[in-house]
Amino acid sequence: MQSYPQTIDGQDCTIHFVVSSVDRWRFLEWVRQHAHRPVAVDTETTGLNYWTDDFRMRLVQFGTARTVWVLPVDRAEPWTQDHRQAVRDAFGILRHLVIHHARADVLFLARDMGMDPRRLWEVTTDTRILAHLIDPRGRDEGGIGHSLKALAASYVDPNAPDLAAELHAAFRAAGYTMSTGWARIDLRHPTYVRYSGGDVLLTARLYDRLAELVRARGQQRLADFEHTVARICAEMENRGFLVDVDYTCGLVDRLRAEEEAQTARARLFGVDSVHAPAQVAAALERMGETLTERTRTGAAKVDQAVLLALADRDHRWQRRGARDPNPLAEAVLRAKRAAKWRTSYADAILELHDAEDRVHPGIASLQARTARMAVSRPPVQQLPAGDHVIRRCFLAEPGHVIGSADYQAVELRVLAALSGDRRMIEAIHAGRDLHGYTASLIWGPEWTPYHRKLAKSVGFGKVYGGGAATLARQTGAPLADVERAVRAYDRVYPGVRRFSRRVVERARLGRPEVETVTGRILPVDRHRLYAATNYAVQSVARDVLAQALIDLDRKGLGEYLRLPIHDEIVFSVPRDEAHEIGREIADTMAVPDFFGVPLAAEVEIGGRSWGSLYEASDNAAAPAA
DNA sequence: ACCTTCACG
DNA sequence: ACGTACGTGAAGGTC
Repeated sequence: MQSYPQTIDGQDCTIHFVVSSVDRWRFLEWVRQHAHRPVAVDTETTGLNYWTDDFRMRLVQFGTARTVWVLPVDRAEPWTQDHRQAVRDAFGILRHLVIHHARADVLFLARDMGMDPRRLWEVTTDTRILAHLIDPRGRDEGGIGHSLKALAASYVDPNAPDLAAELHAAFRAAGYTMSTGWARIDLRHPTYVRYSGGDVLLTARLYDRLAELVRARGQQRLADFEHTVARICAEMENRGFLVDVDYTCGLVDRLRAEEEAQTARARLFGVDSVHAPAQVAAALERMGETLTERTRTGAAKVDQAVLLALADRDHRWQRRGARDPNPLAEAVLRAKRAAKWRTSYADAILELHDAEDRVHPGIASLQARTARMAVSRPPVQQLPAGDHVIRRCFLAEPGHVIGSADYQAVELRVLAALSGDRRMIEAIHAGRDLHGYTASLIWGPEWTPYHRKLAKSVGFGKVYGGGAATLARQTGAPLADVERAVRAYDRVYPGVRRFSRRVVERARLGRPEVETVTGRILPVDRHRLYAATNYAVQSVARDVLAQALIDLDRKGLGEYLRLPIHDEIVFSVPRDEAHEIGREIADTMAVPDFFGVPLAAEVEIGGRSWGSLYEASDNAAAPAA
């Protein structure tokens, strides 16, 4: 057996690499001794795309704060067969696993080793979840971030050796690149083995620190909740979303043609790249346009809002008739939209689908500071909603249709519940159109759709913490109107104002954080204390959706779920029972009495493709091609 | 690495 | 004293 010494936090540790049958026997003996203790686990693989045929698990590591066992399990190497069985045996014996970012390793183990993911989740503590509960901030927001390296440097040992750098050097020395190294480096390479073992030592130690902190903060139940949510989201991800590959190929061609045609038009005005803001700005100024808006760094701003105004279009791309449209602005807008839609969505779908025509968008169930979920590769939470062409790429299962269930104005209702504002709560109970009602309170019975829109914006402004000036800029309404509406809003909903002030004042006078009714403690930046109200509301709305996922799973509806989208759940259900199951999903999501406020959910049933829910209506944007 | 832009709730 | 829009993922360009 090959063993490597390692020093962590001044303590001597050992990393064993399992080679012989005697090694395996010693490893399994160790596993039996640790059956009821927390054992950290990590895996190394050829890559991240676990759904591809060439995906392989390469190493599996088990360990504690002092000792690690590394087992080679690459199925491309016949000599690892017995080691693979030993790994399965070990998982059968161990009753408490500790994994950093378990979503990935559980998916890998299920795919490559045929492990039962449900059983793994039942016995796993995810240190990334614990870390997020202690500090949800990413690295770029003044927090530690949630990578194992950063967390270990902060909680375990700031001077732990940087084995990643050493490993990358080993890749290069062996003639591999950063991307090929993971798949090709020799399983026995000392640096690879030490790197893989080191992560387990760090995970085990990180667990000891974080578990104590979570206990001390009384967040054990919240941690259990998040593990269940993570398991359900991982199952959704593994199930994947069926895509229409033929349609998507055709769409790529159409978008590319549009992009090329519009890029050629822009070139006539001296713009080589429509993606270079400085070029676009210079060309527009040569045409006699005056650019007044500036970016943060003082450059002329030529974003979509600026270009739409120059092209005489509103935010839905409809002609306004206020001026002669600038043809360059028009071309740049169209070229950029086609490029965006192709590269971020259509190309990504073709790049990422598996042999069964399914994509497996990575669902980060606990991501934002507010705990909101994030979805990537492809970013299916952010597909264009004003047009059906991109969502048309996604299909229900054969014989199924796509449905969607979403909460009605959930953040506003959560705000009403948390603030206890009596008038707002009564309006919700009475089933009133909340924004229209607000408009009537401010402007009287003569209120117009313009007033309703303003009231709606002010409602969002309240949740976000924005002021009248920002609201005026965002809505395009005169500042005087907005100021009046904001003042009136505070008058008609005094409870909302009181709640907001209380949350912000607490963060200002005490620790700079907000505690949610779901038991989360969210840090607030000292220079952005106003954001505290939004955190309290957005985070709780996220927890409402997460609880809905758990309830749906418990009712056996999990197999239908495709995606969570903040206040919405997208599903695929058998055509014949679509309305019944859709109704059941929406009913399950609904919360009849959330701190005195009903949270209602609406369901929509479409056709075979997701795009069917977005076809021609009053919100249709101009076609892309 | 940073900036700008753009897609969503 | 006042006001600050909230939260993401991804791509292309520039330095």
